[in-house]
Amino acid sequence: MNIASCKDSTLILQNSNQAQFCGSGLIGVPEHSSESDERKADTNKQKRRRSKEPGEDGEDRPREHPFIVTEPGELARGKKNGLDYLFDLYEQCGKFLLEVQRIAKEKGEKCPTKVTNQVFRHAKHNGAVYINKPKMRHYVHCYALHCLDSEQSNHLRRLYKERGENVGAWRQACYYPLVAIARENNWDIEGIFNRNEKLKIWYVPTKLRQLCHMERSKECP
Amino acid sequence: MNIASCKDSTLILQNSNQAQFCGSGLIGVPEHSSESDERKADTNKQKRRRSKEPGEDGEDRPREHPFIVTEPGELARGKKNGLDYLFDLYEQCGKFLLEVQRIAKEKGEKCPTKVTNQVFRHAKHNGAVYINKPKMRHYVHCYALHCLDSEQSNHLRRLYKERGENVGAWRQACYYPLVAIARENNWDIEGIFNRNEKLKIWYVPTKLRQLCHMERSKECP
DNA sequence: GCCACGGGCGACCAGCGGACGGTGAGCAC
DNA sequence: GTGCTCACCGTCCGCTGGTCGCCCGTGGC
Repeated sequence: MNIASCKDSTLILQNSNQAQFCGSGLIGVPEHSSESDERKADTNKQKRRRSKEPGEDGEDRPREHPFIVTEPGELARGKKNGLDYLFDLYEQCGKFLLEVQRIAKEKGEKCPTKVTNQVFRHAKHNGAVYINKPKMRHYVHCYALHCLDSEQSNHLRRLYKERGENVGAWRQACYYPLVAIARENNWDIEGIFNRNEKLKIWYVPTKLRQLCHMERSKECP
Repeated sequence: MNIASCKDSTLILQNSNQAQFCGSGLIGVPEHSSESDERKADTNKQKRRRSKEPGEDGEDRPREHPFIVTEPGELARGKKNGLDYLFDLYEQCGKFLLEVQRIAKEKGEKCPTKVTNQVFRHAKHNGAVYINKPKMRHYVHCYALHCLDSEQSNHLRRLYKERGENVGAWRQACYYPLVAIARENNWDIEGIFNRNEKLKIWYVPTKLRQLCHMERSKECP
């Protein structure tokens, strides 16, 4: 197995959809596959239909298994993915970004500092078909809590698992510890992200910024 | 006079088009004029015609006087603008950016680190109608040389003025000292910009990046 | 087998960074 | 007055960052 995450985590890949891509992992991007080539390949502007019609050459990949709230180290049972796996996807994106940066520097092109559309495209073209923008953006603040205060993050996971809450509820709950962290740091959520080595490659989610702003307005009116 | 630049430069404003806006300078942005308001005001999608037809309510502002190559401290004669004035426009943009950043932080919105479209819009709405994106982007590398090596920049201006060269030729000539500076800094043009307090708010021009890349490729093939 | 729940991610959108070249100002004669 | 040079900046364009909600996988019964 040469999927990037295997190098520095003991995660067992949970989603059956992922296993079939183990042969084309992050390490060793083929030299001929440049970003510009990738972009050109997309010029086929045919819009994807929302529902397949009979006779369609769809070839739709089945969607990933949904996440459930798991404790740290816990493997999800059934057709579900756990939160350790979710956080590992963020680490994988970080490695894809490093790849994109290396290629950009080599070619004298603009070098992204954040996980951009280009990075998601690069990930997809290099076998990480299970990574996509809406998903990653959706849980950024959960990953942020995990990076900034793993103790509190772990506690929240245990609590929500115990209570039998669904992922949506856990996701919502992740906002509030972050707002508290922002308060302790003079409400500079941008700075909090930028000072953390793993977080600084992620855009601050709009909703988190807004929550911080609202909370700050309340306490000094 | 309360145009921002007057605070820290002895520049005499040269373009007659500018004088009429001295009453509405950078300092003291009216509180009600938010960026979102500005954007909304543009919803009038009517496309501007290329040439005025008879009976048109055009109200076209006359274009700014063209730049000519001037020595440091020299005032342009006739209907022309000098290079000190050009560089002052960059400083004005920097101040407009500070304004936009202050407003964004106050409202808990995304805070730009570079001179973006939003900054140009803000400048225009606050009386600096003589600032526009194509112009500023066109001469960024000239300003870069001025910031990074004023001695060399001044020398080049004197030389090109003496030779009676036009602005276009001077502009082209500004690239090469910058490439030399990049070479001395391990070809990290992005880093050179980012480390300079005044330059770091400007995007590295594509052509400059490409020139550096080409030159680097030549010397280590 | 069937249904209700809930969340994955395709697809859309306003606006961005970036570029070009047609007007037309400007000066020389 | 005339002509012709050249650069200002309106306007366009391929994408970006950001988001929404349809569709369907999923587990319980």
